[in-house]
Amino acid sequence: MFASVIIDQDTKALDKVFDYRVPPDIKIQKGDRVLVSFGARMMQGFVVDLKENTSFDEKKVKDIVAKLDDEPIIKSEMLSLMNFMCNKFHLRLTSVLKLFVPSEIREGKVRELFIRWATLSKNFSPELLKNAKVQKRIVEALLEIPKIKLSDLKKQFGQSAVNALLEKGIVKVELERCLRKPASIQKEEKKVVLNDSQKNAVQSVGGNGIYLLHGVTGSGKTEVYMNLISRVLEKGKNAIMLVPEISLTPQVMANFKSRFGDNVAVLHSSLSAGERFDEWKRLFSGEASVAVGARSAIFAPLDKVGIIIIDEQHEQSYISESNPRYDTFEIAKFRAEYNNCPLVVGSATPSVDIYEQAKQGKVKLIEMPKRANGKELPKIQIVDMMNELRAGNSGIFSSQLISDLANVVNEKKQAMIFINRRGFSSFMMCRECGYVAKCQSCDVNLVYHREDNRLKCHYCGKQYKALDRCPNCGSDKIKQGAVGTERVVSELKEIFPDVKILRMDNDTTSRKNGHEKILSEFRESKPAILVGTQMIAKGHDFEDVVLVGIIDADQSLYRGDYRSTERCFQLITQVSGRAGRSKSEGKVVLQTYSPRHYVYRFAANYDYKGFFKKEENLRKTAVFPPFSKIIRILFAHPDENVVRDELKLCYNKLLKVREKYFDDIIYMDAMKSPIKKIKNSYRYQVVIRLLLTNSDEIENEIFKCTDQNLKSSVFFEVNPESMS
DNA sequence: AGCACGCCGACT
DNA sequence: GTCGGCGTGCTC
Repeated sequence: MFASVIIDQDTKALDKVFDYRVPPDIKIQKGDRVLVSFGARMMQGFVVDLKENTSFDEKKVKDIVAKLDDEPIIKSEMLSLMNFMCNKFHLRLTSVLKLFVPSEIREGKVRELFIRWATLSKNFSPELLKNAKVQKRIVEALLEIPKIKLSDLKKQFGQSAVNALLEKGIVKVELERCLRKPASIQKEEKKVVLNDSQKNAVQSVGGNGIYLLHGVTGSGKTEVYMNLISRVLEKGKNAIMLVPEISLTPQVMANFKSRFGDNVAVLHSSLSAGERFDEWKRLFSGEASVAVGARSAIFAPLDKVGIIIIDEQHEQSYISESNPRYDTFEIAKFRAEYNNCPLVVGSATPSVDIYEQAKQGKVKLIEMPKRANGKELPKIQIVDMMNELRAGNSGIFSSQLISDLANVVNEKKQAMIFINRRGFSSFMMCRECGYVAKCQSCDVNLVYHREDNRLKCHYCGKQYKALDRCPNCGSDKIKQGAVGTERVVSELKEIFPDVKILRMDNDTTSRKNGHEKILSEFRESKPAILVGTQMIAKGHDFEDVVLVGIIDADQSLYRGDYRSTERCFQLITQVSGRAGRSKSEGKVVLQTYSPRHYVYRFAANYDYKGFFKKEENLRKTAVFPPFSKIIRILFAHPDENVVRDELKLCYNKLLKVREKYFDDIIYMDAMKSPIKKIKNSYRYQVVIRLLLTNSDEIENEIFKCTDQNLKSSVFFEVNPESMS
């Protein structure tokens, strides 16, 4: 018997299986973690296949040295999923492996934690302790409390006396397995009676298939999820629930903990190694049956999966942008099909892509159009910043926003100011007429690159010189770059010197529990204004927030990306959802330099369908996804000449593919990546846009052009979230 | 990733 | 003449 083993070392050169002989005295199953002799060293590997014959020279095949666990670490579903992922996302087996087996287990550094309890053994004779005063006191203590932690005993009475008792056999040690439980906020379980649309949603999910739960913010989707999961648990099956970033959504976690108790295991990036190890083990062994977590929780080692739920489906964080690049949704689809169970994705603002699939009937659509508490969604007022300029106000805040803020302060309520500052690149725009530079052949906005002071199109690579004068109206008031949270805070402090103003962004939350500190301070202060980036847009319920200000909404709109309008719509809807969560009516002030852009019209009316229709049309006309496929191949290497040469090599091969599929490939070009150097590696890329006909076949041919011995690291992406 | 093999420069 | 530089290639 031979075993195909992958070596646990993530390198291009080791991305293949190595055959080993299975010695007769070791029982090996697929998925086992094994020790093998590899070259001159001992290595850890994983058995991915068992077979009678090997194609390798049998004289050179070595034996497996040892099996490292009692049972296979990688379950058979996961083995198939590994293969699926390698093909689908063009990844190495060795990189994918890391996702399935947490490093805590692969590296064996973390062990199960045991509490050592000291107890009295039954047949001890107290007269042995005549002269040992300390030992006597220990025995007395144990007579009173029969189980004391060994470490406490040693701390209290000293190590030598305790050890003496252990040696004499008077005191014994009992081991109890102890789990490191991730902390979460406590919450009482409140009984919630589902309203009609929630009931309808729960009932609509049945059998297998993909369901899109489109429900406005506050429509009570979490309750629906919990009911679906309960139903699955009753049948003795398990559930996976994904949320975008768990540290930003402590409420969801608290809800699940109070509803399902220890049945829930959490998996996310800010767990300690010990916590992650224990939570993973609990899922692996079946002690916990609900996995809740960020995208990596899709790899939860659960069998008998009865439902998979992805909350906030549109969130970018479901797409991994580094190391093994993958799309969580595709993996969820695979697992749902494998387990023959439903996959439910929910959002108030579904991605254009998934809504299109729903429209085509590939995904079943469930609508929840009303808020659960019956409250209206907050009114969104669009403020034309161009008018403000003409009226002589060139500041950050419109007069409308200032006066609304003043009202909030007077009424001792709270407000949130949302500012959309991200990325290195930004667009260029005329402050007089609102003109934004666009690419002539792609119909996307150009991105400003500071290093060479040029405007570039991220889709075709065409370059333009940076604007110093508006080509439309001749003004020299060209605006570029973003307003930072810091500046917003300092200006607010000048206007409202006595009001508590808090800032929340990457800089202020980097410390552990950084979010929680700021949020609880905000919760306690009234009146108060919270200024923040994307972070404040998520999940927190603040009853007294009656006003939300969106500064410079355009920032997300002109990012040189076909998805930027979609993101802008999502952002506005999500941020607006923060206002008026309870008693008071909420209001949103949305500041923009492009008030007539369709995205604001639809967003202000919460008209998702209208927005979708418009966007769908535009993408169809411009042939962008979901009506085409964009492939980006990124090459990176510390030596710029190496990347350039290797890119050239691949590009020449790609030219032949384009010739072959001339009608299907709309566009193809090679260029420097917008961020041309990261961590001392130079980055070049090829961007290809193709029609959907034969696209899988073409994708594979394209991949083959890059699948050769190259020094550069190559990343292959389909419809990338960002081009940087 | 490691480690060996291998082919060119400066040293006892 | 040899010691050692790290480029290339292999590990079942």
